Amino acid sequence: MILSRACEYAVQALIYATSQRPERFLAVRDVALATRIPMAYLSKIIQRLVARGLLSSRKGPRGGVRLARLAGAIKVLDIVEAIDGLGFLNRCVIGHPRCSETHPCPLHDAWGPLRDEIQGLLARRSLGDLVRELRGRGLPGRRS
Amino acid sequence: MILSRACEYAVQALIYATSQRPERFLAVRDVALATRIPMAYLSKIIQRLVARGLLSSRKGPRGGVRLARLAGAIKVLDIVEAIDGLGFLNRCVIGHPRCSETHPCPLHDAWGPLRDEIQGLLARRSLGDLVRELRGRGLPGRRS
DNA sequence: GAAATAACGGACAACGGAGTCCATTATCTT
DNA sequence: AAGATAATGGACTCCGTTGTCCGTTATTTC
Repeated sequence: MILSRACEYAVQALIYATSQRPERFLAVRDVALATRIPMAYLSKIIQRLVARGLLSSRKGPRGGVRLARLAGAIKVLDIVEAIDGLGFLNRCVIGHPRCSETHPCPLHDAWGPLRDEIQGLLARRSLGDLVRELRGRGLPGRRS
Repeated sequence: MILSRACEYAVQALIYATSQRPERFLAVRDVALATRIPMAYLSKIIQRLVARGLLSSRKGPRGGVRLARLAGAIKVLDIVEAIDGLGFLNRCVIGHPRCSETHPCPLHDAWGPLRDEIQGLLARRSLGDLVRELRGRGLPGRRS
């Protein structure tokens, strides 16, 4: 598993938040119901997204959470960084403790470009892109 | 982390076994010392590699483990399959429960080729390749 | 101001991966 | 045959992730 389950949940929840009118505050409970993510756990994850500045929140009736920035300004990599951190992009594939550019493991050279592609993909795609992809499924002219 | 720690250990241990004279039986204890992997844990991992037919073992004095096939016939993907299974190659990146070709998640199309590249890399490289890479470092004519 | 609402935050339970310990079994050496 | 050696397999601990529960705090509505 490349991303933690919590991180997968975060992406799913943020996609849902983006797909609704981003102006409005959504109750965590509603996000949990819509995405079928365990509500109390999602609550923790969302707390973290709020702390990291991806979501803003409001307490009390008619409160909830909403995107803190425009959907186009939140990259998938931002979400991953907020939940999992970016360590998995630097870590040696076979866990060799001394793996580096000067002391590469036997998979290092072949893995490097792949790792860069993964990072690039996550860094390019924004929440806005993902929701547009969801809506425009099957239409010509998509980027990938 | 893309591979489990146990799987990383397995690759490291098998690389070491390949780098020694593959005819001889190596004591798990020696492999653990050379690779700095916790010995009792490595013992469990190696048991699994024996059960899966990647290593063969012999008990008693002068016993130990050695490659069950030629180093060129053991692909990195075989090791991953033996320890972690191949589930991570099928699993949706963002954990969407209904993600498939007909019901793709918004990252599905972009992720597919990347997943294939990862699988391809692991399926192409054998233990023999890795050890050759280790030995021939810096020489011209390497493949990657 | 009171009641309802919804995020916040801490404590805890459940689960699996990582790692240890030890008794057993098979094999080699003398 | 006896003792030493090394893998095998079971039970166990430790810890981070996943997930739950509940009281507190802030805010809105009436």
